[in-house]
Amino acid sequence: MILKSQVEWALHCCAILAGLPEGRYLSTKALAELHGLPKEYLSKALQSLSQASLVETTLGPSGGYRLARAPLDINFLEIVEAVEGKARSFTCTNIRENNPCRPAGYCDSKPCAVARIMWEADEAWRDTLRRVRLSDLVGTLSEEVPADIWRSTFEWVLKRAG
Amino acid sequence: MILKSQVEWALHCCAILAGLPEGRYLSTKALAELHGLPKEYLSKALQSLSQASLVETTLGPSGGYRLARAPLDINFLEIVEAVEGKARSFTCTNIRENNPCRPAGYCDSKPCAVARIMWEADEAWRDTLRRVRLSDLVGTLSEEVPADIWRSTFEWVLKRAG
DNA sequence: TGGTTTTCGGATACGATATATCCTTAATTC
DNA sequence: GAATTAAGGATATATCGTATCCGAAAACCA
Repeated sequence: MILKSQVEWALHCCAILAGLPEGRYLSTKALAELHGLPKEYLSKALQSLSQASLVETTLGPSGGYRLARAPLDINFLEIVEAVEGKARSFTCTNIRENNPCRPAGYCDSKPCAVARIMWEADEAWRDTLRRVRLSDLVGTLSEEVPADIWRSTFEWVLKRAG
Repeated sequence: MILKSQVEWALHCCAILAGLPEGRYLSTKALAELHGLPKEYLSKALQSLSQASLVETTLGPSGGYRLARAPLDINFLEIVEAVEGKARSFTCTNIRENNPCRPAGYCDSKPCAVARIMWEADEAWRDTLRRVRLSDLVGTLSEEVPADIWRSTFEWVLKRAG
């Protein structure tokens, strides 16, 4: 059970976009260069964010991506689900149905007890991610990343932001 | 991020083994038949449980599997990790290192803030599974499964248990 | 107007991993 | 000695993640 690498990419890209001044856009090219990622493939992750309405885009030179909402109003789960999908990690294939002792056509009222427990764990995972805002990440990064690197990074970004 | 179907199989198999009388074993063949699963492949899942010391085995006719510990002393996480592995669902590939603004050879003291949050969610998932005992599952099943099916299933099982 | 840059979506290829089967070996039972 | 079982290796197939390429449409600029 491994998350796509695009999840990591999307989270880091959103953290960068969160530091972008109002009204400006950052291109896939810049984001790929900044993180050392394949531009074409990173593009797919950004498209997922766009389809989830987490980011807005504009075309042409000086085009690119910006957040659609304030970092305070975006949580981790939204970003993760945008690229990873909303499907639960555990899928119940109802193998109880194959029990030769069950009358044919017997239908359970409740979902399988095993599935309910696995889904509960899944929900705990989602809850944790839902509770973390993008602004929390930015806050942590701005504290932990050395000030000079933090500053020069955003100078680098602004030089490329349309 | 999808769990292997073997996780579902292992959990259901453990629930059956939990109902086995002291000192008796149930074969892969019986477990596969009971759940409508491919015997050869289910065998791999059971081998994983065996390697994790969750079940004990014996060879020959009347051989098979039985729980190595009481259902009260086995939790969901142990079973899930036995077949799925203990690796975290999020792996940090340190794409921050590729930031062209970072001095070469710069080494972070802490793991990436993004990774820490994702790992926290992972831990919440594991915590939930750790808190559920196999005996809890058996308790729920014995309440929810219609009494006649429950009984005939274990008659079926005992007829095949060595 | 025309050329450049951008996002977007489709098509395609490659690799890793989950799924599944087969076979051999060794241990156990009868 | 014959039958049955778990264990583990080898192999095949399918699915999915990873990655690249291309064309279309939109936006910017000279």
